[in-house]
Amino acid sequence: MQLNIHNTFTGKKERFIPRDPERITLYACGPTVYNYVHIGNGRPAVVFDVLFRLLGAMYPNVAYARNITDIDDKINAAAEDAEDRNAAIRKLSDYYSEAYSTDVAALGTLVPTFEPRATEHVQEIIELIAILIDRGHAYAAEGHVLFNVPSFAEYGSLSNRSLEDMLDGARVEVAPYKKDAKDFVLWKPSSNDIPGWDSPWGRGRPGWHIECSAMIHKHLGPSIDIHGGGSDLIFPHHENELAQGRCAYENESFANYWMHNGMLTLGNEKMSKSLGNIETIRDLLRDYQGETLRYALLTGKYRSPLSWSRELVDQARSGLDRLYQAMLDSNSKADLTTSLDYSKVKIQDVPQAVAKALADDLNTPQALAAMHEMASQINKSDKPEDTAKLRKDLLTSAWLLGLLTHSPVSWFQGDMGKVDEKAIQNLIDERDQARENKDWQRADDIRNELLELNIELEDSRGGTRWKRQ
RNA sequence: GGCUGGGUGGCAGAGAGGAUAUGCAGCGGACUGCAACUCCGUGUACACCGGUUCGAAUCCGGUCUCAGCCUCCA
Repeated sequence: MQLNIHNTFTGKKERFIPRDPERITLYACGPTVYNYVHIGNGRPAVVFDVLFRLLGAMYPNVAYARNITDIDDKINAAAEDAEDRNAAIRKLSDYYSEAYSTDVAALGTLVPTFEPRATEHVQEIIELIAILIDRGHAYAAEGHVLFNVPSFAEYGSLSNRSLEDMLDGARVEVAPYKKDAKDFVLWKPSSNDIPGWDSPWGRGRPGWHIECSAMIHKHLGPSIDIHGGGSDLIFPHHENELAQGRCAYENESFANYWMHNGMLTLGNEKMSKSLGNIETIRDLLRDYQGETLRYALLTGKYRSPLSWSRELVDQARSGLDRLYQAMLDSNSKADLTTSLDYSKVKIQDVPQAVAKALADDLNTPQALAAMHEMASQINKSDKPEDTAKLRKDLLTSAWLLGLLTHSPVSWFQGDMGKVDEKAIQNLIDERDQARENKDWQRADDIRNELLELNIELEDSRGGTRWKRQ
């Protein structure tokens, strides 16, 4: 199976050739933690999780790092009024960092190999800055350390912009200590009430981009296979990371493939914290299962913008229900197998249609289409051996997408909120009795009564089943 | 203004020179006591205008238009 991925660096879809097939290295940018994350933040988590799963099925060893940026002026600002500001900042970033992991886990993402945090890598950051200064790519000035952009001739190659272009309408702050307007901060001084670390340049904290370069180097190496993140990070974040990495470690490519997911839009506008048009994962989880949200995120190709709406999620729910329904209807042996039981699946054991779709730059909509095809076949199949094969195909496919992680019964009956299963079963029994007596009135009354409680009945061959609506 | 990437049926969304994408919703039918589930059938879809071609939604040119980045953002 040949994996092809779209590389932002070249602007082309390219054949993926690992640096070392024995150890694939993948890094994805996580959030800055000062708030609950919104579903837009969930997209890269899910997209690169699918990639992690796919690579895991193709190669023996995949090292995947997804960072948390917990040093940032926005975090500091969020704790502005606290009495002990330092403590408040720490508490805040710990809390939201934990919330992020929880929310993103609800979307069915596997735990990455590494989840590095900036605060735990300040030493590495300082070392990296020192190297950059040594090599003449950075300089200290007034308690700051700045990366000197003109010192790196290839600056702009990732985001495909020239230094001249950037000057037009440039909105960068031109501080007096900058040698060049485009120079960006690697280190800046901290007052005592906000987090700071001792360094050769005084007590301070790292700038925004340097933490990623340092954490990549520490956990994955001077060069990695794939670096991912949202398309809004291409410039300046990734451009700067690239510059830092390349300048610090000569003859290293830093990242061979850059992948960027498109933005979620809400009402024809990018979902973003600053615009305020967001839906937090936490809020959505009140109304939907995490897996439904995940399915919704996967209905579009990761590179394209995806217009988010409750309608989209409702459609996702219906589509996912269909897959579970096929699993439910075809389950004659009370089989409790879910996709989780196929976590060790190899790519050659995944149905071709799905493997090919995913290997083609993560074409998840096409993979989902192939899965629906399997569901249709399951529904039509009357040979037990065919059904068993198709069920397995569907579940192995689902593993790569991170779907069908529940048993069909628990999916439909759910554990969201309390229901009295016993009472439901009693009513079903009573209705069955009524039906036997051809007391259709009573039978329908019971069905309607349950419907009031959002319980839907299905009279299948194997008896009456109930589902939450 | 510069750089990206788009405009596909009621909705979401693949595909990419000649096939039915797929799902949701709708309609008709089968199944059912009636439903639900499932199955079968069903839609003059490819922004606009030119061009290339035997043939274009798919290639080329132009027009209009939308989004993203150029500032913190996934």
